[in-house]
Amino acid sequence: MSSNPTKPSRGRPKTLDRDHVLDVAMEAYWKEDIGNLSLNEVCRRSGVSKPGLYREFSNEDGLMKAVIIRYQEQILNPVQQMLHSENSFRETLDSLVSFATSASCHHESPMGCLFIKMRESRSHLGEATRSQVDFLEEQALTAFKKWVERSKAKGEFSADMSSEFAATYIDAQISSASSQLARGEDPKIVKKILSVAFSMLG
Amino acid sequence: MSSNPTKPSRGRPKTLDRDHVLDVAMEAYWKEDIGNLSLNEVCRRSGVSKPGLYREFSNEDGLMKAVIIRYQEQILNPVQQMLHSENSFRETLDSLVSFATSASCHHESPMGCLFIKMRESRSHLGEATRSQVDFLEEQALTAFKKWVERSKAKGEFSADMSSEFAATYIDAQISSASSQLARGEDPKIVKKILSVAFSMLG
DNA sequence: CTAATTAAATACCGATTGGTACAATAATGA
DNA sequence: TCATTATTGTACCAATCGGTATTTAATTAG
Repeated sequence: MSSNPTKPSRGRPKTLDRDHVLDVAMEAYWKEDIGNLSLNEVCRRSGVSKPGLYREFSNEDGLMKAVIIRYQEQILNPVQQMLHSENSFRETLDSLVSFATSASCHHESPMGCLFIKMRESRSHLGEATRSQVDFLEEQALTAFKKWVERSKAKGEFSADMSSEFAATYIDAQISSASSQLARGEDPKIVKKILSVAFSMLG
Repeated sequence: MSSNPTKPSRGRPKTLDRDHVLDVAMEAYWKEDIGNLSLNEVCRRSGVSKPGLYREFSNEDGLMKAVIIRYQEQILNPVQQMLHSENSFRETLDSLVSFATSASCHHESPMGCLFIKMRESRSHLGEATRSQVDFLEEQALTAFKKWVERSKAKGEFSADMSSEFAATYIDAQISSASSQLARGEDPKIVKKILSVAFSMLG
């Protein structure tokens, strides 16, 4: 609002690169065990002192919440967009499956979804992160449900189940696939499993 | 071999109750986060001193391996027995689903499968426990595969897929259900998801 | 009774954790 | 120039971790 154009700041100029820290932390939480990655380790890897990190994110909970919000913006929102395309249910479903079982663009190996990983390690999250994850879950289920409802209206969804349950079912299968990928299973097999699990929907 | 009938023991009599410690540890690992449950905590809860626990199990890895072996004997083996019944594929599958989604006999709430939980927290396991888990996984996949093969021979398995893949698929769905239960989801919904996921098999 | 043997628990070890007190540093405004 | 303001990093805190050295207690063999 006031500090963007020039530099009306007063004290010692800030050198801490918030985005860099978030990049490092996101990749770390994504690829490794969330409950086993310490703040100290994040500091080491991002080259930031511990008090610096605490000044920026308050505490571990604050850092993780910032990470999951960043993940939402960078990864989850584009997926949600997919659900609003004009394609048929089957086409969209195939896109979803392909996205879920392929390595994401900028990372070498497939490793599942950070959001789903956090949901699975709920006990390691702080309060703020946990409620953010809950919010995302609600959002995802709603998006799936509306997608199914629209597909039903178009006559493209033939399975005899409520849109609510269909959303739960799709979410469960995608989550399972994410876990398998994170565990190191062959993406082709994971994709095949998803195909079979979704074979009766359209 | 030699110490069973009477007491040919020499030194101070042992008071440590191995079975009690294993009961406490199994329930704890089962219900709570594996990577967050310390040896100290197991000692506290079982009323055993730390050196006592180390004398009995060598180290944390030894304790966890003893726990998973106990779990295999008490829980997993009976399930494997189910796969060798004379019932039809559908009947056996229903039994499997019911077992997987119901609370186990002696515990209040459903909480999934300890073996699957350990498989998911692979990074927290020691070497011995990890290889025991690997062995159990191999055993489970083989059992599923042979079950499918026998069912195919009886003409009760109609889906067009290899027995190998069918085993993988069944394992993935059961694992997913276990995770959902452990996360606290409604067993009825989890069961419904399994039913849908298995609807095309028989 | 004594020596040998075995298991018991207290009290410690170094490492690591999440989190902070504090003094040094670098900028601005007067 | 000099106080004010804001950010820095070192060096620390208590708690906990997995694991162990050591002493004491309880038993049997001779």
